[in-house]
Amino acid sequence: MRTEKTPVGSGTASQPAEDGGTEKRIFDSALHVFARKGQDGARMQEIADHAQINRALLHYYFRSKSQLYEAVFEHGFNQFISGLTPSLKTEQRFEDTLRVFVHGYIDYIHRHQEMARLMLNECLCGGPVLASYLTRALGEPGTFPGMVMQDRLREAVEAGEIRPVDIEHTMLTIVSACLFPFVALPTVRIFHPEAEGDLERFVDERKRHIVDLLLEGLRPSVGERGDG
Amino acid sequence: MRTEKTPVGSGTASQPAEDGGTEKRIFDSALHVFARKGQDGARMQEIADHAQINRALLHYYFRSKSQLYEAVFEHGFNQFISGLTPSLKTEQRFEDTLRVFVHGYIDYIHRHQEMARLMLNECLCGGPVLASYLTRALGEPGTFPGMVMQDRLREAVEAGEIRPVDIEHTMLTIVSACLFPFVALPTVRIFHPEAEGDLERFVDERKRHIVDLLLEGLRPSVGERGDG
DNA sequence: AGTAGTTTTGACAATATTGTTAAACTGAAA
DNA sequence: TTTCAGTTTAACAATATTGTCAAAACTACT
Repeated sequence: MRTEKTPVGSGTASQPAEDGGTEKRIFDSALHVFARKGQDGARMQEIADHAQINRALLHYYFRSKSQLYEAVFEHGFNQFISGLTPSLKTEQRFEDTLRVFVHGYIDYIHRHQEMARLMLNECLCGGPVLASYLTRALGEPGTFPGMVMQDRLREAVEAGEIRPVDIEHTMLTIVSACLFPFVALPTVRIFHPEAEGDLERFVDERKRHIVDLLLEGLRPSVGERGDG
Repeated sequence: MRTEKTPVGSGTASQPAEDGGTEKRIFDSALHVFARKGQDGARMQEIADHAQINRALLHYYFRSKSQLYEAVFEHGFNQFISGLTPSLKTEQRFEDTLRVFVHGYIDYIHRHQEMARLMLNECLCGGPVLASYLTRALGEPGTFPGMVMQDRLREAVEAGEIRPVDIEHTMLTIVSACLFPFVALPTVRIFHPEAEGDLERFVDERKRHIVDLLLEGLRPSVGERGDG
């Protein structure tokens, strides 16, 4: 019988785990399709084809389309939170905090491009799922990477480490500069052909460029410096 | 009979034009829904409901879903090209060119948020439509705003007006900083509550912040200045 | 081999979605 | 009023999509 024994999308298949695990293959394929088409545009058949399995298995492991979507989204979201935040708190100088944030953020996005696109897709369609997760994460202080960075930015302004810029807008610019090029990669490639072959180098250049531009742009002008 | 007399999505309805024109209402509603759900996720019924008309009228005016999508996309794309490019060529100083570009770009996006989201959606799903239009526009020199700005950026580096930064990455950062906050508005509002009530002010702040940060970040350091 | 458990499959029902059609409607000109 | 072209509507057909089921296939263990 196909009752709710092991598989509920919870993440633990019992015996199988053959070539990569049926559940994982479903999960990855779902991410692939959801990231491109969104929750409504995605077709269960397309996900099944991409995973090279029978469509009924999607329902066997994840009940319904919406539960599959939620499972994929939740996993990626938590992974994002847990993967980036810790490293931010260890740095002392603002310059290092910024570098760690930009590098970590870009690394994550680079390694999880589809998850980033999925989140942006959520965003485009009003983002009820994203909004609820985001609100919850923001409720627990210190868990959300962006908030840690933003607080550090504020301290740096108060300490005179950087110019007295608008904190929120600066934070928004940092996130935009890191995130956008990757979610828009298909288009970016048209303008930026060298990203095609050697994405690794593009990533490194991107990190260096952003940190460099921001440090220059935020450097206190002579006369409004606070300390040393 | 419903042969291809007037309506083919070409943009000219004959007599009606009652409260806003049936065709225009379809067009606007299609943009609204396509921008959120994408071409595949959008439902004709949802578009018809939003326009408060019978679903069959969508087919009467635009034949099929794909032709409706293409019509919406093409209109917005051309509007974008023609609306921004001319003003870029009149400015002399780099600082002014940058300001005109950022202001014009943000103004356009602000006034056509849904079109911006539609384009990004195209981007997320591989962007075959966007890619073809973009390639065509890039083929005709001087028509595409981003290219004019990028050329001006290069000249400024060569003239020593700004630091010798990576042109493509800088251009990408400018576009990211202008575009991303608006396509991601639903999420941005969570972080940036003041954008809710007074979007106009947020827009102005955003313009000022970007131009300011870039001009500071690109200013030649003492000793590497070229002229005056 | 036999058994009990899970996994996988093909077929099915129910519903959703697109696109078409003929007929009803409208408003102005003959 | 009648006529005519364009517009709108409801109903229809064809297909697509989701979700379910029972049976088959597989696995580990006896």
